[in-house]
Amino acid sequence: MTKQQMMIRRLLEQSETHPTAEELYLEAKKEMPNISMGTVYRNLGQMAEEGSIVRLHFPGQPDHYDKTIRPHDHAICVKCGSISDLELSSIKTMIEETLNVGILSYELNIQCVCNACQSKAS
Amino acid sequence: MTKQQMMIRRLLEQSETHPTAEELYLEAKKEMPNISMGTVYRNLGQMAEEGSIVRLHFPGQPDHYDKTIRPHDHAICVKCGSISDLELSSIKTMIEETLNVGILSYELNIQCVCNACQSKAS
DNA sequence: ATAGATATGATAATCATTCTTAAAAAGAGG
DNA sequence: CCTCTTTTTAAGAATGATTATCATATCTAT
Repeated sequence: MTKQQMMIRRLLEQSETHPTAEELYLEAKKEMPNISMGTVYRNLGQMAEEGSIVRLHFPGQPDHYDKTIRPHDHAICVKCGSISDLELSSIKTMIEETLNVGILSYELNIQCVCNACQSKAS
Repeated sequence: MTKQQMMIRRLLEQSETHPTAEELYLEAKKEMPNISMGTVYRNLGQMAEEGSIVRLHFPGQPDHYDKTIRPHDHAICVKCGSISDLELSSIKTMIEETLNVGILSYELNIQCVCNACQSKAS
């Protein structure tokens, strides 16, 4: 494992959010000023491929990356765009029972107004 | 409503699949040879905005468009890429009960092996 | 028919991402 | 430590999907 990959991995690990490739790139640049965007993309892609991180897709915006491997879902705030993790463990079973077929995986994204924005509004 | 938009709307309506902008463009070209890609994108975007059609996002491929407005979910076959509609009406309620908050909307995509590919394999 | 608004086709621009390539780094043996 | 081989990098060009621009064309209402 190269030091670039080690750093990218660590930066994602340390992040409290679900950063995009660009956000990680900017962080990475701080401690390794001539790392390139391509390296970040390549390593993120590789790690996602091998399953040690997760790539998240949200309509109309760049992909985000998630350090949490365990299957879980996401809620995105329509006001501020913040992404939070959700635990809806029974969904997969429920889907399989309803459809009566095995599913390989699924992606569930919920649009909502987060608590912070909720209280700001009132 | 322009004749271009009327046509695009009709082509989507007639389609049995969930076409991409490009697929609709190619269809559209057959009956209006100098319609432009931009017009297709612009009208699809507009219709999606106003809610008369739905824009679907699948990782790593162009957006697809759906004539069916009623909230529903999608299963995408990992073998052939075909997209089929799902009725999992109780999901929204279940999510809201689990999280104990109102959600605005959600997007659920399931990865599976479709029936056609299943039988082909065996 | 004419002025004003709107939409079009053509094309350039943008944005996220992947690909290419020459150079640098990392291993593996001796 | 030195060569050879393989891998990875940085830089930037290339790609693919989508959006923006803009000069013309087409509607709409007087």
